Amino acid sequence: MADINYLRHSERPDAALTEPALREAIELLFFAYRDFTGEPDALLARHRFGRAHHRVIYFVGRQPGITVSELLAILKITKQSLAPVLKVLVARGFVAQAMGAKDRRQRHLTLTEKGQALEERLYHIQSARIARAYRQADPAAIAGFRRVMRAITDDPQMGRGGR
Amino acid sequence: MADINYLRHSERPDAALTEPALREAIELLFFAYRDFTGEPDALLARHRFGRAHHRVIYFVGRQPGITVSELLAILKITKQSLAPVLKVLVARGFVAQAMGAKDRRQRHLTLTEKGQALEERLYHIQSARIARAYRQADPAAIAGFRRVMRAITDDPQMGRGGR
DNA sequence: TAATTTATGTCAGCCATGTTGACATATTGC
DNA sequence: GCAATATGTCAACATGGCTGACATAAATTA
Repeated sequence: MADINYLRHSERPDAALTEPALREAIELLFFAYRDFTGEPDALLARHRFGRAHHRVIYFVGRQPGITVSELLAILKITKQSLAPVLKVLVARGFVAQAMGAKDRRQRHLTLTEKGQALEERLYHIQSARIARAYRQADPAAIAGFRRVMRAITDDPQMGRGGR
Repeated sequence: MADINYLRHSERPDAALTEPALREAIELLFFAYRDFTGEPDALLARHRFGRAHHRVIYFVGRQPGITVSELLAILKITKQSLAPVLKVLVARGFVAQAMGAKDRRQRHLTLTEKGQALEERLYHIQSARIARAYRQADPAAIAGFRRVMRAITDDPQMGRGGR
């Protein structure tokens, strides 16, 4: 049963690659993500927004002027999924659309002041949780966290931010 | 704007608590979780199961004999949300229910052989991703990852496994 | 014993978030 | 002029959550 995961990096057994250790990591991802998204969800609900709106607000805030297709690529969802979310954000004045100067087919998205204000509140909630965790860890632990998280991710450059 | 996050742990400025560093962490969580769940989703879809079924299979597999209310507490969802998911898992022979010996109101859940087989395949997919990441990291980095992930989580003992 | 609490199940209605497929429109580039 | 591109839209559907209300059986408590 899943013995393949007991394969060694070098020749000696590696405690980090045992089934219990790997199951622990699987659970850490589940619980950390669940709790990480729980708090913002409450604020979003007060605006009748969901996690999908949060993601749009976040990435438009990070990359003002991002096009619709760039946003779709980051989120890895279909345009039909994005459409109603974006529509309500524009209709309610959180996101603004501007026609491209060079390519007039494109819609460049930016946050309005109202959108920025909400983004900041959401960022504040989530960054407080991260900051609390980082304060409990030394620099080496933080570096390890970053390294492992990047390695778990398919494309470690993550969207366009390219951090 | 979110200046509170610039608060220091000691007296000197801490590079880990700057806005760029905290935004990086937020994005690491988003992308790592997205990619982590992407692969199992494809296998689950072939059974017409979703992520909710995966979670039930996972935690029943981890704690055979778990009761319905214990499962609800781990997942933090309502019984009305769990009901249809559990129903189809039982109906299609992945999960078995047994009346409690001591308390006959309780339903103790276990995986059938079929359920175990699916759980193993799902575990294999996810553990392979973790193992790949862990192999790229030294023991200190892995320890740092675990420490930060626990600190991000509300209840670091995570469910009943109590790792 | 009687009353209450607990564990579970179920029904109804609602909402958010995703999907595929098909088609429309405007614009760009060859 | 034509094909490709960027975006938008409609329809139908599936999943996975939620609240509220109510039902049943079993355990616990008064």
